Amino acid sequence: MSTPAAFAGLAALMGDPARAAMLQALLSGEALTAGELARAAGIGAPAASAHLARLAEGGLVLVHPQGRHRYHRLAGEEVAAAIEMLGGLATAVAPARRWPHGEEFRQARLCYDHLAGRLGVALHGALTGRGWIAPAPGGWQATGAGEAGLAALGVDLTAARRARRFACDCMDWSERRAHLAGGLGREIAACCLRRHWLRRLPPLREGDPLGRRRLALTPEGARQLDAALGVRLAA
Amino acid sequence: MSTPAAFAGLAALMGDPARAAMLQALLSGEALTAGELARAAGIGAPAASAHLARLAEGGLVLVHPQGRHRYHRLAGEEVAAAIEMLGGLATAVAPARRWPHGEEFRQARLCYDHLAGRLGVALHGALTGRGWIAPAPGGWQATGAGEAGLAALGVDLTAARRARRFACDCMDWSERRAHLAGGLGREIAACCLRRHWLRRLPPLREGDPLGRRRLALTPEGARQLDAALGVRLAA
DNA sequence: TGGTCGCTTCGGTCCGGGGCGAAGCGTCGC
DNA sequence: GCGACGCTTCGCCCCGGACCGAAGCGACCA
Repeated sequence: MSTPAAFAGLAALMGDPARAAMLQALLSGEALTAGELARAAGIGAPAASAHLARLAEGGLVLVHPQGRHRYHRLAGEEVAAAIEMLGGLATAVAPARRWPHGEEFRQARLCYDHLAGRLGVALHGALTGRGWIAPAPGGWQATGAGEAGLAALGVDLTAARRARRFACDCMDWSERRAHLAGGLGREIAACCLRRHWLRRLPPLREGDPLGRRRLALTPEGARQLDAALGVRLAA
Repeated sequence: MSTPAAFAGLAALMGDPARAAMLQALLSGEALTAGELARAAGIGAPAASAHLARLAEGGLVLVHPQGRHRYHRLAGEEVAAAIEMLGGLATAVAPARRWPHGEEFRQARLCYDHLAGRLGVALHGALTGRGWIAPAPGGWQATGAGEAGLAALGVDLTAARRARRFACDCMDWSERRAHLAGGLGREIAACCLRRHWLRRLPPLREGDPLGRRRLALTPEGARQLDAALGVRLAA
């Protein structure tokens, strides 16, 4: 099929260390400039420009020129899901001794536009366990209880439904379990940030490709999520 | 983390056309000899040997020496799932005009040890829709009705439970939806083949990397799956 | 309207690694 | 036990592509 060649081309696109670092940095969901991505990848501007052109031509990133900056972001949720899953396989297959980013990174982080880490999989488990979401063709749908409960939390279900997929699974890289993606995943993350239940942490090091994804649960957030959903993360 | 480097290494491993063709061929779930894989990749024996050594060292394939042959198979279900998902992204991102393997390939095929294609996603939908399986931490569990129904079909649930994961989702490459993997997915596929509800089709061309995955539903299989689960594929 | 800045293009270098032929080695079959 | 076979190792060539410095181009600022 077109696939052996297309597959190899896509994998090769991800298979360069510099491009991989760029994609990892873009998993924060932000749109980053070519310069920021060059710093994240640890290469010069000309090399970064060439890499970004290839990523864009390959359909993995979208370019957004704005003044003298060129902003880049991942082309979509499926791209993010594939990167996250490949990262999971990499840690599964390689020794993967320690996590330079500490436990915080496994605890809570962004995966494109939704929540990942222990918090992400705990939320997924709580939503399914309490029957707030139920299996539907191609993903999940909200039940009656779920609509009420999510609305009470402040999740914008109307916005969530506007997404191409309302709710679907995304393989969690560190936990090797599914967390929730799709419009609902995005709106839950947005709600948690808007209500200051989660806050973004600054990168540990300047130019760290993964630093932009770091999140921390606030005391208020821990309280609210426990009360509403029984989500309780081990300290 | 270890990830930018490990991630890139893993992706680069998949990013060579010859290695990609080998991995695709191994998605049939069979263990293939180095020579068969060389033919599937369209390269000579020395090159194939080097590629397979790298795939094995990277943890993607396991080697099984047997006499003067060396059999290779995918290292596990997660490897298969990642390959399948990356293939899906490749078709999503590239034009992906026509399917040289025809509609049969989208209809039913093997994905490692379980069923994929329209049949695979239809089975997934039927099992969830009828409440035979229900969400559980890390995947799915069988309900009471599911245990009875599956046993009546002839699915070996005891064997299914011996797997590391009983049932989990695997992104379907052509349908862009989840189908069922894990021990249950494997046993369902085995049951369908054992009872001649499905039969393996010969490769269209000699040395076709994807040919080994082709399946066809028999009339008896269509009847049985419709009666038991309401699974009916459009002709 | 210069000057600075962000990014791209061009030119050139260099290295990794993918390919093959030939040879070596262990296994199977007559 | 000898040849055939499957696979690996070795030696070699060669090409793609990753990188940088320098230059070019457009956008913002004073």
